[in-house]
Amino acid sequence: MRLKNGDKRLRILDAAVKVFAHKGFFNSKVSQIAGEAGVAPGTVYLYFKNKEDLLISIFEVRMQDINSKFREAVMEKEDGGSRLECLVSMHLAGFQRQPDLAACFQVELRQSNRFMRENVKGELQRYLDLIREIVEYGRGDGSFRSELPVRLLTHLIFGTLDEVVSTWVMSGMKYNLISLTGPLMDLFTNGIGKGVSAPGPDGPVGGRP
Amino acid sequence: MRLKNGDKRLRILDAAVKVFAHKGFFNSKVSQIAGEAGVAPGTVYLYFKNKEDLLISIFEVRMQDINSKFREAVMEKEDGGSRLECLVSMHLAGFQRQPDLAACFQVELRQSNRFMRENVKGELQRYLDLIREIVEYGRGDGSFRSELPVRLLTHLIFGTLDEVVSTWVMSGMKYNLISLTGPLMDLFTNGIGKGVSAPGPDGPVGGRP
Amino acid sequence: MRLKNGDKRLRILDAAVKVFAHKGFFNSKVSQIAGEAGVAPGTVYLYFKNKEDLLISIFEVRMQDINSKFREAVMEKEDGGSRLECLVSMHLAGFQRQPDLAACFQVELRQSNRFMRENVKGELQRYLDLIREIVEYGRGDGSFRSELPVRLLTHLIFGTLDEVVSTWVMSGMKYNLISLTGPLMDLFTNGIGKGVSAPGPDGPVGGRP
Amino acid sequence: MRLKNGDKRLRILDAAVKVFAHKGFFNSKVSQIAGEAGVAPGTVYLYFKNKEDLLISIFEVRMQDINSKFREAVMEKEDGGSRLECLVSMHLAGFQRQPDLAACFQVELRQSNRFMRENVKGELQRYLDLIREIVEYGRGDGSFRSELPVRLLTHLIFGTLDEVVSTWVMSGMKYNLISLTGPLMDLFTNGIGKGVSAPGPDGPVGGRP
DNA sequence: GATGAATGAGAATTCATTCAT
DNA sequence: CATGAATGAATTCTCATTCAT
Repeated sequence: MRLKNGDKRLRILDAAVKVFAHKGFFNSKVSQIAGEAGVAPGTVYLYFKNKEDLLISIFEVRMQDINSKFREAVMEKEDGGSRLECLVSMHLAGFQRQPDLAACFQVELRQSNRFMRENVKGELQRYLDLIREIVEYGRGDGSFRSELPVRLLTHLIFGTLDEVVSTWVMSGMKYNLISLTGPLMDLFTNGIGKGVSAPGPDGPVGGRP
Repeated sequence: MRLKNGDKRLRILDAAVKVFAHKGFFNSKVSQIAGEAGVAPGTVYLYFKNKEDLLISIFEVRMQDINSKFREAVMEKEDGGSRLECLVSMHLAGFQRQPDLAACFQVELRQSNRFMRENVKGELQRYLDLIREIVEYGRGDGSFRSELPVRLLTHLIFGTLDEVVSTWVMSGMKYNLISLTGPLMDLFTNGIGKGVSAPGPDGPVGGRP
Repeated sequence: MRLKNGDKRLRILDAAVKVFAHKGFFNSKVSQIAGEAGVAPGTVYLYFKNKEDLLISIFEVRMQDINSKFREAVMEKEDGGSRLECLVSMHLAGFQRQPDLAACFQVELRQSNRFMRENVKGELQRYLDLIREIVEYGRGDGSFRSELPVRLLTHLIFGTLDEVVSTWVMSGMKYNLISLTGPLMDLFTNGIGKGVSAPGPDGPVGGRP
Repeated sequence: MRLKNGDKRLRILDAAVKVFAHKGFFNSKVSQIAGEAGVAPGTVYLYFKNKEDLLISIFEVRMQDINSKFREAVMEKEDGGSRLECLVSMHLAGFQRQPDLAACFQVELRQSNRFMRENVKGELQRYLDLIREIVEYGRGDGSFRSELPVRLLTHLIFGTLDEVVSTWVMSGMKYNLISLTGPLMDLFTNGIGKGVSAPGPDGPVGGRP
């Protein structure tokens, strides 16, 4: 019984991901989502406060999952560099595997005033925290420069990933996102300046068609 | 006299920037914008096809201006590094000086399906082109590493700037955006790896409150 | 219970007949019709696509009824003359009994582009078919001249009835429409030429005030 | 100078006939008519009170012309039968020659509340008077039966012509309207009953394709 | 007279949400 | 818990008309 409810809640959530991704948040009708989930419109309101809550719940539920999985995987790595690479590749792979979710996260979610303004600190902050921890860890173990401005660096990493995924979504998801891991790591690690450090193993490759 | 039309169009555009920034796109009423501009509601439709066109026009008109000004300023610099720093500092300073415009660009504009989906390639692409040209120029003059993946790097730079400004906007614009120029340039230039290159002159400073 | 829907749909339809007749199609507000029917404005759109659909539905629903009833009554008559007279008298009596419906049919309906242009062939055509069948039947049983151009005659009969009812509506429905049956039948039967046939039983009487 | 004005007024009127016929009254924009006439929107209001006045003026101006021409032609005929035939053939030929005008008269004009309700007695009444005079003249000279109900007969004739033309307009004006003159005269003259009178010279022919 | 930019009143329609069953 | 028919608030956009030039 308890599962049945969870089941229905999840079915609605999955339906919403699909409909939001294909129609856009403001063009999606609640009745359409209900139909896709195989329930009556009114039933949606037994599980979610309103349409926006549905959108934000998608973020929270999926992000929670991402946070646990990513943290677990990241922590298994020994040094800062590997940890960062682990995060970058999981970030890119995760979205490549779930295009509807990517569309929701990168496009639709931004159309929610509540999300954009209140920023629903919770799970997103936990993700940023994970990045920050990786950076600090890497500083500690000597992988990264010690004088790095952590908060700013976090933005650089997250901002770049976010921008890269957004661009991929908006370009029609036509190219291989995962293959950008290596080049990105190179940039993160070595910067664009003419330092002496060697490029990453993948070499500097652009993944676009 | 000849300017009257342009004047009215601009007045409506300025009013829209203000209202959109304070109320959000979907909560802004066209009649409100008209009132703020000192014209009748119907007049808005003499100059703009609809409410969304108004939002997108804000982007196009202002972005056009930005593109010319930035390009001109950037081109005066000698080397790639200075050019990039010029762009970064103008980007941050520009938004810090016009908070309403920043809110429109970073938050409201993303709520337009047309903008997010069709991406209104024009002026935004020209901005990305400018970044790309800077990178290529820097590669040519020896400022930057020669094997850089240009397209990806463009995303890194733009994505980071965009994320940094978005975060500033959504945090309430409380801290000094311009002061992030130095640290960002350091990151861009040297990466996070333990290369031999020296940090930027500003030193690694976080600008948050 | 099962009738509730039909009931509500019919209540809206009846309300529309009344409001359209009194205010005219373009001056009637949907909310007014909803109020008259005792439902919310939005409810009208559960049953009808839009305001015009409401108008055309009036025609279709009522005309369907008319077509069945008239056909049944007509078919009970033996000869062509009686059948024609039956149709004429029912046509006139029907409108005299339902002045609001008459106003809708003769005046408001013509204000619908969709009705005037697409002519909603369905039920009107069935009415014209009935007239044509009567004429053909009368030709067969020797009531009418055998060389009659059927299609044209159909227009003469329908056109005359339509014009007579329209004139009655637009004059304020002040005189007795039914009493025109006899004179009309006389004209239809004998024409205006100086044939030898005797006038109808009612004699040649005009019913106007 | 006086002609110039008349010229401009007429140009607007002609433009309105064309636009109304092609777009329908309610879908025609005053600015469109102005454009078609080569004047500014405001100019229309120097010559006509409003959009509806434009439509009704079309009727009045053109009808005035029709009334004079028809009366003159009809009066040249000797007997009632010839007079009626003259009117019928001119009515059909007139509309066949000016399809845009036919569309205005038969379809658009009916969409004017003022026309349908107030019925703009003037010129239409003069047309009905002409028909009545023909009937009365025919009664006097022995062409028609003497006991005819004149008013009703007028409706029969006008109603039939009107319906015949309306049907032609709404069917796409594909067949020859003028060729219906003979058959119609036969019906008017001899009715549909099996009287002894001979059919008209044209014989009973339907003009449809 | 002519213009055409500006006006602003006005209503159809949508769809998230509710609640009686 | 589930339903889905009914609600009704709320806002864009149109376009006939005006009037300063």
